Amino acid sequence: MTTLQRPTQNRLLDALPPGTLARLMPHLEQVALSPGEFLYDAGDQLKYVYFPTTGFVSLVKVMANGQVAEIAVVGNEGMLGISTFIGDGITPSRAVVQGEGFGYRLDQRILMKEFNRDGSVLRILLRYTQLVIARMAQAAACNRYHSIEHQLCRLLLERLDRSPTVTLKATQGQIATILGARREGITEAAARLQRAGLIQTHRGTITVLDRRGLEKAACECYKVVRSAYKRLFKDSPRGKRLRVTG
Amino acid sequence: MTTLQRPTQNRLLDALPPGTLARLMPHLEQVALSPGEFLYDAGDQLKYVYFPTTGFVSLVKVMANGQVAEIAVVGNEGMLGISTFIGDGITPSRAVVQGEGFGYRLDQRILMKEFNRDGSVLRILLRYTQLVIARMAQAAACNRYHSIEHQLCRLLLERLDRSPTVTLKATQGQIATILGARREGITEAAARLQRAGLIQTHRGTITVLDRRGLEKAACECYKVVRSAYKRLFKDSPRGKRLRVTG
DNA sequence: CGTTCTTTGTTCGGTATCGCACAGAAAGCA
DNA sequence: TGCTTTCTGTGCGATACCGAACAAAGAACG
Repeated sequence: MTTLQRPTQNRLLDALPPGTLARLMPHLEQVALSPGEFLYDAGDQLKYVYFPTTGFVSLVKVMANGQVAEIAVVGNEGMLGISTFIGDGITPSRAVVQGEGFGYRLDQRILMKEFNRDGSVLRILLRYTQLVIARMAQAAACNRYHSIEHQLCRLLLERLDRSPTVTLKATQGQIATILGARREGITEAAARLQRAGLIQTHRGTITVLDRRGLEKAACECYKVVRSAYKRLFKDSPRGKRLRVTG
Repeated sequence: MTTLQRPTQNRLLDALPPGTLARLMPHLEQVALSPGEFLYDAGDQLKYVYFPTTGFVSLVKVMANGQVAEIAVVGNEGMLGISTFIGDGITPSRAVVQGEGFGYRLDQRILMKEFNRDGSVLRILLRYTQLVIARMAQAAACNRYHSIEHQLCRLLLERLDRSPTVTLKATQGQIATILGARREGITEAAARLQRAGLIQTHRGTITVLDRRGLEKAACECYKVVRSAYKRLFKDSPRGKRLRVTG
């Protein structure tokens, strides 16, 4: 266990009231996040919740035949393990690390103590949950309407926002799996983006050259979700209590 | 305002502790749900939450160009207006009545008083929220992988579960809009299901003849979500407190 | 009753994506 | 170094779905 100085580098943790964060700190363990690692899988009873700092994690729905669909990406703006406080602690999805780095993990019992102690933690975590819901709703519509190329742009931007560098590590096959598409489809879409000068690809890495251009080439879903996240963190500077009632 | 006898015919209300329900009852107003009506639209500040009894309502995500994608269906097993307690009370989706009938509406301030009063209402409503999340995650994957015919079967079953009769009222065009597909695609899929003896269609009505057959023809998404709902109501008989911590 | 509108059925060409097969390039390893 | 594995690029036929156009049947309404 590592005792930490503020700030934690996780924006959700940093948004908690100072007293709460001080009580949680001794219990935050820094853990390495390695690409491909499952923080938890569908059906697991959660023991820990995770707050990424430099790494990021993909939340995916797993179908009966093993196919997956990404329903959210979580970086240092969020947490993993919502089911802990919103339900029975059994997660309906899989959390698979996408971006290498670090995060904090916290025993769910410690979190629940704070959750039940007063309303501030509850309000902040629920408010965050609303964002995850918004992201998932957007994913549903995006999967319905948008082309693979549009979705690839969105996916790259979402990862770029959560990555410390402009070079993302992922093979085209991995991206294809996440998007529920063919590997060849990703190859072709990536080639088009590269020809347009937006990205530079090379065996397992994608470097974003033109962020603005990518944003223009992406579907609306990226901006819609992004602005919702911005709103949350604008409305909730550190320690401010979030309004829940209307 | 109508004062009501128990049971309310809404399973979520009925799952509340007796004392809570008794306090809410004087504030529950019965309202008619007319197909096509918006209970609220994306961006609205919610004044009321709704508990359908005989009608049912579709929750849809609205894209910038007006296209919609269904992200959940809510009947007498659920409620509308989750944003009230989970976020800022501003809804990110549209609630449009699909099945004619009735429901209760409740001033959100009354609900929030109970929500903040003790943990039971909070726990039940959050547990329900977990289901909605599960439904949306499934919708995202379903939109990605499953054919229109599979999805049509799922859609019909979801509505059948929330309908008092086996005859559903919806034109093929309306269903196409909800599924984000072409009207012709629905016509063809419905014709195949009719030829297979599963349904009987006729100008704005679809009668389900063979529920078992429809279930076999539907994608897994129907059963996955359905069993999650069953679990919720099995685990939470009236008045029993839901466990939140692990 | 006839007119109009809605809903459904059908056709046809176009396109995005799929599934498969295979070749070449880059990296890993002995 | 040579062998093997992984990753990427490309081609090709099949398919599901789209978009538009149009006909016909059923309901609504004067």
